[in-house]
Amino acid sequence: MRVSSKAHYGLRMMTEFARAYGTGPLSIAEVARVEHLPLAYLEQLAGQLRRGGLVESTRGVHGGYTLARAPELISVLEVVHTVEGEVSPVECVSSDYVAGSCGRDGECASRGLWLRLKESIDAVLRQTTLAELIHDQSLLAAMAPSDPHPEASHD
Amino acid sequence: MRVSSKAHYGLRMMTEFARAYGTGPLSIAEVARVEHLPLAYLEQLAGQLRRGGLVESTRGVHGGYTLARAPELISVLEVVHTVEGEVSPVECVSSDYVAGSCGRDGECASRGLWLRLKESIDAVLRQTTLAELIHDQSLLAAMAPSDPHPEASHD
DNA sequence: GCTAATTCCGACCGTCATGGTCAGAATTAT
DNA sequence: ATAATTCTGACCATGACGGTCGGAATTAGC
Repeated sequence: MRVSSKAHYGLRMMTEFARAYGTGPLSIAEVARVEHLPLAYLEQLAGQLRRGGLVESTRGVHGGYTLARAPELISVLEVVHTVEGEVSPVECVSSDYVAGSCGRDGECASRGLWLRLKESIDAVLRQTTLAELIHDQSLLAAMAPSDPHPEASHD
Repeated sequence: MRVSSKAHYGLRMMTEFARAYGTGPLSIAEVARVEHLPLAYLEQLAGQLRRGGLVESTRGVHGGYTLARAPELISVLEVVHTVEGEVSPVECVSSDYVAGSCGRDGECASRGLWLRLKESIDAVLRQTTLAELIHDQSLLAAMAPSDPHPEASHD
């Protein structure tokens, strides 16, 4: 139940592109530098993002990548989707699930749970845009971290 | 972003234990039979569940496992936790995260997002108990599948 | 006490996704 | 021409995952 580094990296890269939005293309060399991520790997991810229609590329000397849309119009869900594929806790709740292939259809006690979980995850990712991400960052400094984990009380 | 089969299997096994709650111990051989899961693998999981305090075991001929608490008092979150460890989309939001080890502290744009995500996931899993799981199953038959996600006509 | 049914335990293993590298081709500004 | 880039495909090492195996310990029933 974790987000792959791939998705994480992809999001970080997109965040950089979002910051540079408006000011010409940003090269992945630059992204690699400021985010401390392996350049060769970012190249791969950038390819996926481009093919997914989230960024546009400019080749050659002053080339790089640009968001295909304004940061307000790109959700984290889209980013995760394009680099990691659909978010789905178990196969039977993914959209390409072939009905009946589970064999436990109908007698499955937990499918409802997984559907709820998927919906919940998608909701969080869908309602967060790149714009909010780079904006929240400014807020972070202002906000004092008060109640990070009220956990460890129930289980 | 998926639940491991391990967690899935663990939950299915716990569901069986929940069904058998009240009527003596249930052997994993039985669980393996009705859930069509590999017995040897279930043994491992059962061990984890026992060490995690979720079930109690009886050895010997009419042995097996029993829930340590009533099904209403065991959340899915607990089950997932004990077999899969903490649910955490990225390391920096897990409870054993050492502050500062990320190096991007303070300048990280997405930590807030991951915290929200983790909270959201935990909430769904925490508020679902084994009792609800086996109860919902009875509802499934009664309820006509009308609106719940017109995905693939589902199962 | 023997036997069969079980839990228990540790070791082992093949496969697969992941995270990452590399070499080189194509493109373009200077 | 050269240097900075994107682009592409191949390659690779590691680890987690899902699973097996052999055998020891325990206990009910005969």
